[in-house]
Amino acid sequence: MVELNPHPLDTVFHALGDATRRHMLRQLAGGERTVGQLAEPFAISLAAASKHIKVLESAGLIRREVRGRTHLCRLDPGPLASAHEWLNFYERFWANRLDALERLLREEDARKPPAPKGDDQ
Amino acid sequence: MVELNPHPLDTVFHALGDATRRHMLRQLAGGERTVGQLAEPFAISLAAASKHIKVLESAGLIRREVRGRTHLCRLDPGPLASAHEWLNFYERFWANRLDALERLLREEDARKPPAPKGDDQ
DNA sequence: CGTATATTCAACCACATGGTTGAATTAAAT
DNA sequence: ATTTAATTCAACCATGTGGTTGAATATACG
Repeated sequence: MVELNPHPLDTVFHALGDATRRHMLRQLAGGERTVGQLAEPFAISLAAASKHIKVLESAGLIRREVRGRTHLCRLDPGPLASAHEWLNFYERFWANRLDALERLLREEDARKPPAPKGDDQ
Repeated sequence: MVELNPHPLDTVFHALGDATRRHMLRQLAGGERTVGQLAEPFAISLAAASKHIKVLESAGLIRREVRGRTHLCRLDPGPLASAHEWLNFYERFWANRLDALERLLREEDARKPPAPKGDDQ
């Protein structure tokens, strides 16, 4: 689709929909990184990494400071907060589910001592 | 990229990266909806809507119950919880920022009545 | 039965995406 | 002034995406 005025969340979620870019964000959670440093863990060309970084940048997820011949990137958490906020709306759904499980377990617990390890996802 | 074994978050975030699909999820937050009902608000063909729904479905975000000739869709919040969880890791960044702002404001407040507008971001 | 309804399927199209390579740009180092 | 290093640019390619249309597939209705 030729989306003239894409919703910010479009670009943010799209940027997050790629493992390479999510990994880069994790790196940036540890502090500033150069393009080369961000590219280093991946078996892709620098040009490809540069494109990923541009995607993150135009989603507003990172800022770039050109410092001499290297580009310093740092995380901008704002859009992540927006995405988190958006998802927050649905919290009641999984919260409900967990509440129900919790209630169930509490009942079980009051009845008989050891409950088997429950797991989901 | 030909991604053989894509990370679940890839498909989830990708599914969320489209306003039409996010809108459909919001509809489903109100309860079960048929394919036709989900498609109705949009100026796209039923086939296109059907594809969107399939994207949501294969991201695990919705379940489908074929009931006669209509397909009933309902929200599955699990993957949303995963995405939320993933974003949660970064919470400290925007939380820190807010904490810092808050601290700053409190200090300013205690010192002199009207503070000049500080801005960042 | 025949017809209307709900949905998918298949083929197609324009454009986006993620990758490549090689050349260009810019700045630091010798 | 040359060379080396960090990064982008441009062109290209294969595949994915979101849309269309028209036919196919079920299922309900009279």
